[in-house]
Amino acid sequence: MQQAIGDWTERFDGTRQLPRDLRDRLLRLASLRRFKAGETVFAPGRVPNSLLLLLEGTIRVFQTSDSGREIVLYRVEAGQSCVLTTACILAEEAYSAEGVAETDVVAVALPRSAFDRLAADSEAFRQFVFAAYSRRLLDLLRVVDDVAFGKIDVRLAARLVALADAEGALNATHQQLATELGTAREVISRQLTEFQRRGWIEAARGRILLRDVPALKALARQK
Amino acid sequence: MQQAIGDWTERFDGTRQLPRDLRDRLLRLASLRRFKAGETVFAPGRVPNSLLLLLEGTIRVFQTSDSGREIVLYRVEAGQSCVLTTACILAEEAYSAEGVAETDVVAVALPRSAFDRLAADSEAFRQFVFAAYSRRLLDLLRVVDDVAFGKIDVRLAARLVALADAEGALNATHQQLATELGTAREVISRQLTEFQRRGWIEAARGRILLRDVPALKALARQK
DNA sequence: GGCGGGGCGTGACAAAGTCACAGAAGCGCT
DNA sequence: AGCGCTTCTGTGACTTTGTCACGCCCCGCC
Repeated sequence: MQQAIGDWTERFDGTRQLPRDLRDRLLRLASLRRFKAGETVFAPGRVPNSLLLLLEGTIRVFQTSDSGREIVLYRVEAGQSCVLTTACILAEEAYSAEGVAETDVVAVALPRSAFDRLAADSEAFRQFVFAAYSRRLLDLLRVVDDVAFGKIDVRLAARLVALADAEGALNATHQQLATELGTAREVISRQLTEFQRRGWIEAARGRILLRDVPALKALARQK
Repeated sequence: MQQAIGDWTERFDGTRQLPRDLRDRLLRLASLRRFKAGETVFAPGRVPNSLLLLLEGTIRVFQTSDSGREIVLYRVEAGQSCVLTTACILAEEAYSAEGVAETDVVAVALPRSAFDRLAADSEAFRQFVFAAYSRRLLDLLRVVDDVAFGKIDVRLAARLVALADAEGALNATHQQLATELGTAREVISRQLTEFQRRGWIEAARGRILLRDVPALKALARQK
């Protein structure tokens, strides 16, 4: 982890196409930041005054309600930027979402001034930023749709498939899955019991094995 | 309605501060668009290739589920821009929300190329655009929060207060209110019956009178 | 006056969320 | 191994919300 990152401008659509001089400027202006898994990257009150560009790892962005329940809004993956924060930075408004590193994270922090300069100088960069915004907006629209109109068995099936690794396994407690979908643990427990009864999954403490991915996918496609 | 709009660049934070030459360029490049109340401004498949800046009226933006239920995401008011569309235009991605004119609407349409040029030339304009994004993101976060964690009596009370005019009256059917909150008509009917039993409102066909706004506001503040 | 359609009320039921509690599984410690 | 603690999971009873089916009422229109 200690090795140099090198020319990270190579890794983003929005920076790869920039002329050499802009890229060099970026390399000078941006600083490297690392977060350990579980660390909070941003939260209400803790405003990082810069745009984060993820090089490695993923950040889970979620919202917490007053009553303590949570819901995952989206994940920021390597090669993407964390625009939600940016939006609120640039608008100097309070936001209510929180981001934690889901794995160890390496990111580039681009200070606000540099961000603005780049936005002025490069159409490619503007494209990149707007595309990122667009993506998040669409993510949020999806969340609204799911929460407002989706059935939880369908949503849970989809999430299980999405979170599982190549072997069809995932480490997650019922509570964590409840947080993913913004529901209560008991609801997840009951659904998982039902899935297990049907032989679709095999549950262990904090771990779930998908036994019938096609069946889960079929359910997930519904509605 | 036929009179000239004049220098509309005066009306937006993002354009008011621009130098005279840029503003003149804007006035040349942008075109005036009008929509009648009820008309669809944008919808999946009908992508206006420009940024809309609202001069008069309001646009209701909502999402429709496959099953036909709807939910209002936010409203675009005069002086604001319709960035959700923009995001999707710029990213060239499909979006799933729809916008209809809630009143007669007068707007300025700024073509994509002009938008981009302006974004390059003016920091004030960039600020404006990002602030608009930020606002919508926050609106959507609010919707997610409400839908995922809010109780409908609270949400309905809040919406009644928000939609009522100065006299505490609003014209809306139960179905329309259901659409506001993304729920079913029967749910609204029952809640309204309860509100009426408590003497908080008075209901007529397609019309509701708020009799005890403080009580409604108190309920709305909860949670 | 009769007719038709949108708006509204209601009962019965299904799905989801809440509350309370109990048992099981891991984990550290001796 | 045994103990005690915490966390995770299962379950029953109940509330809230959403769904379905139906019937009535109001109002405009022929």
